[in-house]
Amino acid sequence: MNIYDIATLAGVSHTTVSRVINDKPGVKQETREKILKILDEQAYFPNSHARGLASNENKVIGIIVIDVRNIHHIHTAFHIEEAFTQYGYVSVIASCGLDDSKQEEYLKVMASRNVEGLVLIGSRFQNNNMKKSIKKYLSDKPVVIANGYIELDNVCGVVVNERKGVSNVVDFLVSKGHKNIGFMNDYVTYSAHNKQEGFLDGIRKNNLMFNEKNIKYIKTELENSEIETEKFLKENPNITAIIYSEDIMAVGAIKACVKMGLKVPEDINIIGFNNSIYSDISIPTISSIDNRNTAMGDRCSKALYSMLNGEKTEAIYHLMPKFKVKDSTN
Amino acid sequence: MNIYDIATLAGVSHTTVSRVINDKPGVKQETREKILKILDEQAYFPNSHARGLASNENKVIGIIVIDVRNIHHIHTAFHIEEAFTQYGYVSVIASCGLDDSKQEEYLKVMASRNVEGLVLIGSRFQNNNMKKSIKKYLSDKPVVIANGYIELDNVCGVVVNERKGVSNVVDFLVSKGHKNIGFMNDYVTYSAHNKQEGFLDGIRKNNLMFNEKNIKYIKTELENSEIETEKFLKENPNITAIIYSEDIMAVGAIKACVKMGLKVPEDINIIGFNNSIYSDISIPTISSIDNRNTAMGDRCSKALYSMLNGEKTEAIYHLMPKFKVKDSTN
DNA sequence: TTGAAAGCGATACCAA
DNA sequence: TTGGTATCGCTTTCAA
Repeated sequence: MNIYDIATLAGVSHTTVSRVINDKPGVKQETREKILKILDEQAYFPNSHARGLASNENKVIGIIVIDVRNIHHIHTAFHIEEAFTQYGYVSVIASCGLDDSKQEEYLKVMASRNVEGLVLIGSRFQNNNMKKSIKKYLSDKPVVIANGYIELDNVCGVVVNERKGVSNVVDFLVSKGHKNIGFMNDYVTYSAHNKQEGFLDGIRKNNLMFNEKNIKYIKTELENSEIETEKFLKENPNITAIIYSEDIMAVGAIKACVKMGLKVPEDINIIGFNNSIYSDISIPTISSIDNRNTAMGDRCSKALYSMLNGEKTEAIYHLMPKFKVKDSTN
Repeated sequence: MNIYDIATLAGVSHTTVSRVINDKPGVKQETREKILKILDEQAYFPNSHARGLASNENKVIGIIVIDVRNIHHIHTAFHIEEAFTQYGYVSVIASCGLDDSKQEEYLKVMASRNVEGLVLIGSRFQNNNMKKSIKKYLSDKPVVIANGYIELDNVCGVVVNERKGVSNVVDFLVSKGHKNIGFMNDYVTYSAHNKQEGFLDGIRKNNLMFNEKNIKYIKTELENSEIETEKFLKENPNITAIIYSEDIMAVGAIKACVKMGLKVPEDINIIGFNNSIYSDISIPTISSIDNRNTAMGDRCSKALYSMLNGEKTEAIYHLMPKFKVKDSTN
């Protein structure tokens, strides 16, 4: 069932049918109604390929998520998807995993699918290869990076100031009398780097003694974090507070503490990052740095939509994280 | 940059270029290499609309998720997306939310995007409206329902036997000496219905006394579950075990128990459903019915892929849930 | 208010 | 081994 079939049924030309489908003026009310009726009866909808080919727009955006397992990323993705559904777009979502070499490949896939715009979710996308790939495959399409930025005319970044978020927490802990603070970070992403810089800022600003051993890199995993935290606490018995770069790691820490007979927050303070449901599930609930998930989704959606409509946007939008005090700090 | 531009640059016809792009025989090695080189230099990729229009296939599948907040659904969705990426497909993912009236609308969107196949994730899709909509908009495309089934030639269902899963848990509890067992269910989806039937099966099979008050409907929410569980336990002080239809509700139960000074599992057993990370985060970890998330994703992917290739599949695939005993049961 | 015809960028058949 | 041409289903001018 195509536009010609409809035209035949209605006894008009396909041009007229096209006008009706696209709500364009220049059709007699009577004719319009007749065609609308047939359209409905036949459950007709236009072929999106023909449409895309003829009009060169297809109302599709791409969303690439770097890590499926990160509920925080997934939620941002779905938030954006929801917003764009409102705008009449559909979203092609792909998860490229942690393998760096796949980034270019996925960008190519998106480009070849003629997406009108793209959102990349995760700080890992902030790298030089990505810059090259965007230049090569998507130089004329708007791209928004959630939690990262690349200096290109068609790219806009929305970043959470994670560095400040962590350094503020160090301030908070110091104000509560903590002097020996640990930091457990996940492996090197741009985001992890920022968090660590924030930790060091806090140490310096508050004139705390810095000990290399107070920083430890671990995998972003519940079980692993439990094991590593136990080791860490045994090696550093004087530590009274630990900041984690992800909530799930902080949950592992709570488990380690329970196992070791340490009370949280009486014996040790635990701080997470993301203010996710994980931090609420934990007993005690975990004080956590809220990275403004919803605001991030909003900002990304709005930025991309503006760009799609040819409006100017900032090169970078900044969001300030908020420290949510719960039961794992005193 | 289109196929004609490439042809001009290579000094051949666009037909030859098309042959090279599609890896078809009948091109001299030398010519092929020359064209490949130009293709690469120009970072050319074919216009997907033109391709879709001409060949009538576009390697796009649709995935509709009913509830974004359910990590279990999201993971199944991403699992399928991953599998289909391997097959060279992209996935258009949409979350239609809990609003029933939107189901038809989303189906229409997918149809109008000419998806080659569709996966619906969630038992809520198993209803008559959906059946009508599929008939109307997607009668010729393969549809797979995760955790549901609709009797139509082009629809295949993959269901987890949740009923058996719950009734098995009742058996387990009875074998441990429990006689007064509660069941807290979320609101009426087909899935919730099945779980409840399973609970009743278990009660009957084990000749337990049935009391209407032992079943309670609550919202699938952490905080709400905590509140409702506390009420429930006060109203039914003789209960020694409660089964929840979702892990997150069971987590709320643990919180309620802690608050009330009840020890888990000494004073009361708590059982969740989904065997999600929530049940592992909790202290104690929650014994939970594993609904075979990964297997579900696999089965759905394979079923859809088979149907796309014109192969026959079962009308329904069954998966058996597995009870994972952890620390919240004795 | 309507319609004819060109064009979008591929694929695929048939001829050379 | 190549190329010409029709075709997919729509949008968009231009003319009537």
